[in-house]
Amino acid sequence: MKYDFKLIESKWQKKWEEDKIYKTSEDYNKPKYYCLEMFPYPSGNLHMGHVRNYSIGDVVARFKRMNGFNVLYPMGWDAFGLPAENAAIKHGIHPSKWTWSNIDNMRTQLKQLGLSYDWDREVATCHPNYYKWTQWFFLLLYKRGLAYRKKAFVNWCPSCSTVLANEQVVDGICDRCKTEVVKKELEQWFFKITDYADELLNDLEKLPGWPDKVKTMQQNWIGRSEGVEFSFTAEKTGDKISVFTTRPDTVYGVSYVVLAPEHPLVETLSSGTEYEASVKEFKKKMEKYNEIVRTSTETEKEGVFTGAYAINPMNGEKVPIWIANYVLLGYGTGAVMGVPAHDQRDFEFAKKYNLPIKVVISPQDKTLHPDEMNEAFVDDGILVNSDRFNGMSNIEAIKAIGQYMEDIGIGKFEVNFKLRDWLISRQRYWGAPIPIVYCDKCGVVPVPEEDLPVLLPEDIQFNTRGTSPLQECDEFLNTTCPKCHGPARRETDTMDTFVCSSWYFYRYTDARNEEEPFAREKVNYWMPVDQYIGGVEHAILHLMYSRFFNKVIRDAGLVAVDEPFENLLTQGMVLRDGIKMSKSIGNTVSPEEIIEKYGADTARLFILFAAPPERDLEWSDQGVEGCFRFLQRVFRLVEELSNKLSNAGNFGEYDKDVRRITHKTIKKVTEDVSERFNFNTAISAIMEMVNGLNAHKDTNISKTVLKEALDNLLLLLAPFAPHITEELWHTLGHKESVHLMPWPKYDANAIVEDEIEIVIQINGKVRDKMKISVEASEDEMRETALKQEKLLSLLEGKKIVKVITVPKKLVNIVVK
RNA sequence: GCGGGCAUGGCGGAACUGGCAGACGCGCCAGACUUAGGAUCUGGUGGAUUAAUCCCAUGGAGGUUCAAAUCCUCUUGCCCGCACCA
Repeated sequence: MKYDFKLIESKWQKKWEEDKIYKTSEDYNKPKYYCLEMFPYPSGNLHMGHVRNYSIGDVVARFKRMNGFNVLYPMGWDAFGLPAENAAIKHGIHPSKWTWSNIDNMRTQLKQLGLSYDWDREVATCHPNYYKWTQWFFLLLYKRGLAYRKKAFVNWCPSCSTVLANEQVVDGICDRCKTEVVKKELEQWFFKITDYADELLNDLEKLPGWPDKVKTMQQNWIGRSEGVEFSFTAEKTGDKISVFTTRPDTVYGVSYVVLAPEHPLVETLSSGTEYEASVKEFKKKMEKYNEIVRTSTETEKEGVFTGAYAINPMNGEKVPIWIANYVLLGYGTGAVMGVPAHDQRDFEFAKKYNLPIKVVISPQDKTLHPDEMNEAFVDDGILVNSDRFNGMSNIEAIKAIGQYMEDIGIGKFEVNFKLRDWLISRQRYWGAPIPIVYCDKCGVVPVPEEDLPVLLPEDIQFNTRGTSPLQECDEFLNTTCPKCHGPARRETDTMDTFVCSSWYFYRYTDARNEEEPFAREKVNYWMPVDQYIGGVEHAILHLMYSRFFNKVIRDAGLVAVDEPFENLLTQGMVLRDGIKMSKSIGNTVSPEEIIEKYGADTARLFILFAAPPERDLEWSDQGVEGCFRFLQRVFRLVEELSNKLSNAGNFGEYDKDVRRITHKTIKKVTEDVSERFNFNTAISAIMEMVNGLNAHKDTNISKTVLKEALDNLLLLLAPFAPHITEELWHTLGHKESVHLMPWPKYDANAIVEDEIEIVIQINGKVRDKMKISVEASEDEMRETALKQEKLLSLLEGKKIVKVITVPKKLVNIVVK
């Protein structure tokens, strides 16, 4: 019989679905295992990146299942987002219709891959039964003081006349129309993620199962730095200019103060001075540059004098106040003290504008002269020109000066974070509406829980101006105030889709609950996610938002765990010709065509075999062929040998060899899958087994040994190629599904060899080999080695200095 | 600039704690079966050499060691992340 993958795959997919063999329920007597993949955006079609992600997860899920775990392995849809709206504007299809038909299409494709999801737990973030709870979580954060409204500068695309999400701005350019994005000040909703900055940072230590790379990225993003905040006083106006510094030890070396061009004091300070006009001009110039350009290290430092002066509270010195491009309003206080002698940025700035350079930290071995310096001195040293702190090491002085400032009440130790609060408002239609009502009498009023969900109206008009259709939808907009029942307006902004994806993994644990987002005993049974698998592109955004969410709802008593994802695997990209597969480049291979031509088992096998999961994978059409050939070989081998089974006797000459092959493979595959997730080497071990069995095809093997070999071959291959193994499993006469079988255990005795080959080296170079009993002592090894004829001639005339023996490995004879 | 990763045949990749470098697959070469082969099977395949040979081989240069792809120092190239963070 031919390997008819189409017939086999559709047959078993149907059967598995009918029998619901992947349905999961809480079983408190079994150890649980939660295997999760980052759910996809329903763009309409699966790509190879998806196939890779889900093939990896499916192997893990199946392997754990066979190893006796109660496995939760669900799938869903990150279904809100701008592409649906773009489709509506472009093609006149309603976002809802577009999204749901994409979901249907992709679900079919996923099912064709033979993935072992429990589809009864499927979620879609755009479903009212889901986003009802997204809104409920918004209210939870609101009640806990973690959701608030403030004015903020956001990304605005003038061409689309709409606000864009950060993730839609790539290098300062609108991803949609390639127009440069500008900043626009709008009143927005934020989540106070900064409240958890310290815990988000510290708890990274609780994640040994995460790649260091991802943890480092989060660490950098959170950007914690310790320092001192204190104020300069503006000489004329008396305004306090607050600055943050990590180097209070250099405070006596301040020769100017710099404000961000947008700093609120800039106007007051410069007004009435002869510099007023140039300050205005500079501010205008800065507005033109987006933040990416302005904050690039390559951009030259630029600034102007404001005309005002400030007093250094430590020494009463009067220093000029400047504004400059390199100071950002969003970080720290938006103002910095300039210490050119000991900060490279300040040094460059001071050189350019001829500002004084004052040395206050001296290296141990020499004296610094400002005129001779080519760069700032940023190493450790001893304080000079620093009043009472002279002679102190700068390390000590950081603490001492900070403490002194606190003592005399002019400053205090502060911790600054790069992390900013999470802006969640989106001026878009296709998202979860923010459940807030604005009442002229009562102000900002949250929608009561019992009124959730705030439904997205279906009957809406899209326009090409890019504004949200919710703003023009009267029946949505106009409502009554939940408090005073007077007329009120609804918030028309929807939530960032990252809000929806920050809690979906809890919902899987109790996906159809209508009373609450999830039942506590269920979420606490399944959480945390034991293995999370996805692309590294979410290293910060999704993975940090979800960690934040987890901590908030833990504090609210809804979940027990501190961290949602115990282990994280970031899979590599799928490349072709060395570059990422992408539609715009046109180097894609569609999963559909591969499944059509070779079947899902081949597609999965290739993608798992071609590279270890974390590494990038180079696509190879010939490699796919190779995997297809391998499966055909397996098919033929099992068919042939299963015919032979009935005639096989009770004793076979080659039983021992075949058993060794079988059990060695069980050991290798088990270790590679469970300990290292090295599916490529696990598959190669199975290939070796097939090669081994092929070589023994016509030899004399007993019935039991042959049966054992074939059964185990299929059990080991089952997580990788679920359809063909199921088919052949039944060919061998089994009645139950191979996927419900326990994972095989190896027999250590079967692996042991009586004699092994030992390498004999002279001065570390291989000169001969010998067969010797595994149990041979080191003495025996040495003696046997020295008796080898070939060795004797090579050793002639040489003096043996010493002999090194490594049991079961080698003998190394060191000669002179 | 800072941080991280990678570098092994013609290609994808093995070699887990230092112990036979190149498992497995692709490709290539030869043969078998075939009307045919881009099917299948068998054998071969890092380089040099006719060959035995043990000569050269894990980006490069040193070092440690009986022994290094693996450990240390320096260096080159590529990839990723962060980037005037005060």
